[in-house]
Amino acid sequence: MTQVRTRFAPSPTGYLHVGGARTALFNWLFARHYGGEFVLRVEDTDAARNTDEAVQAIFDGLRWLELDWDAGPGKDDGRGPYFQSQRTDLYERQLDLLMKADRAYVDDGGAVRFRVPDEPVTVSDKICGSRTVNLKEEGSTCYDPETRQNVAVNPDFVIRRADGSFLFHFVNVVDDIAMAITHVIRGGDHLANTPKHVALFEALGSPIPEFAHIPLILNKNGSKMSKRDEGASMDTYIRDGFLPSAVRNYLSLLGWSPKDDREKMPIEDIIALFDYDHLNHANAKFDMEKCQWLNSQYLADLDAGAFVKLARDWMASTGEQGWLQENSATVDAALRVMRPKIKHLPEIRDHWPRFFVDDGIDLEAAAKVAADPSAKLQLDVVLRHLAIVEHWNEDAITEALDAAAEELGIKKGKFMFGLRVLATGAAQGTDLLPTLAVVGSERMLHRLGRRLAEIFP
RNA sequence: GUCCUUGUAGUGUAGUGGCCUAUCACAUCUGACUUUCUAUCAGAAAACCGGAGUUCGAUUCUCCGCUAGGACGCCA
Repeated sequence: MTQVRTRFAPSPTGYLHVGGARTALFNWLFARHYGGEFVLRVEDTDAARNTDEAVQAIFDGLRWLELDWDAGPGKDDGRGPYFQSQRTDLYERQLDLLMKADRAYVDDGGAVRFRVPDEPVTVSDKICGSRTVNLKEEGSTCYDPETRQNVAVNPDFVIRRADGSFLFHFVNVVDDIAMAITHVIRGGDHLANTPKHVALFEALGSPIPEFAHIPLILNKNGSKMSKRDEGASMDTYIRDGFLPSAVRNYLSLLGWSPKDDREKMPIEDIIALFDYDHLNHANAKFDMEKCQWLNSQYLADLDAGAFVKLARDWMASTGEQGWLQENSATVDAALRVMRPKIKHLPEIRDHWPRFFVDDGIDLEAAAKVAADPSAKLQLDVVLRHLAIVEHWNEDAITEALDAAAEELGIKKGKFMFGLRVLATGAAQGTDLLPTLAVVGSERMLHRLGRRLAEIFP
């Protein structure tokens, strides 16, 4: 087999979509599996829609996922440049060839059209199977959404606009040839374009690469993912402090399966197993909860110090000032207590006030505490015992609570919920004892008294 | 409208012409543990889209239907 070359060929018209990132990932995995090369090519032929920010988003997303390209922007292997906007000379030459062979012509509007062959074109797709169509016949009608009818059109499709700029189908194929792409793995939305591409490959006298059209990624409800949908844009993962390895792992499971029961897998194992026969045909629905769960699994692999550093980096990246006003050692200690509960870093926002905000109570939680007629008395006793703790740490607090329980003649569990609500203002949260310890004696005692008075005026 | 693709629990999936009263995981519910919990551990509930056909036998193969998605641009 000749050297495997795959490519990711995004157009920089917006943000990097998870579907695009997943396409990049699959191409990368395939190349790595076969010891081939992964090429990044930026398809910026539509000047009106392309932006520099979008180019940056593509680079950022791929780098963040650690999908390194062997050839592409910043890494020319002699087949570049890798921006299509810089390759017009090549397109001109190839177009000349087609014109000379009478495979293309200028139409009445001044655009150049490819003369589609009036004979069957066979596309063989590694996932969707093979299909033969006659482009001349099939392309001769077009659906008009307004009249909701098919209207006759010229089956010869435009490959160059009247203004001289080139179109996707043409440049895509020319570049795949010039860049020696052997395997085209792309979203299933391109499947219907493929006969056109095959015809172009043939017209340009090139061998046809292997095609594999992978299923699309949809929302959990089956609708198409648009920018505002949760998880649709790669920058949200970066911004929310996901671990790249976790997201990469999750994305690899969307439309592909190792065929055993593993889900959390090191990238080396995924590379080793990745191949066509493990790819699915059906569209995948995106499940953010599972993505977060996988993230939590990767988070759990971190030691406490690494977690704290990660959390702190994320907090700094938010630019929020509130994080900075608390004692640094206390924050670190609090983060360690939060760690087992955190699936993804933004949840720190939920836990933060339970450590660092002294007033306010969740109304429902307060009502629940107030509903127990004996709660006031119990909590009074608990607070009295806590007030005399000398060395404020988990063990000492435990002793004080034991003593309070003994004095009251009840089990600790009876008042723990109330204590939680007083201490954190919330009904659920982190382990209570470490939370009490982390906040510190003076501050915690003050807070407990204050909230107790609030619940039982 | 035409063409294409798809269909296993809510979600991602495994699997097979009879070992399928169908795998694993997330989510859900329950219990246990613990002082609490959104942690942990244990358990439960939950699916082969429908109809014909082929077959001794179909979730598995074929056809039809339906569902969902895609394509049909001087977008990519």
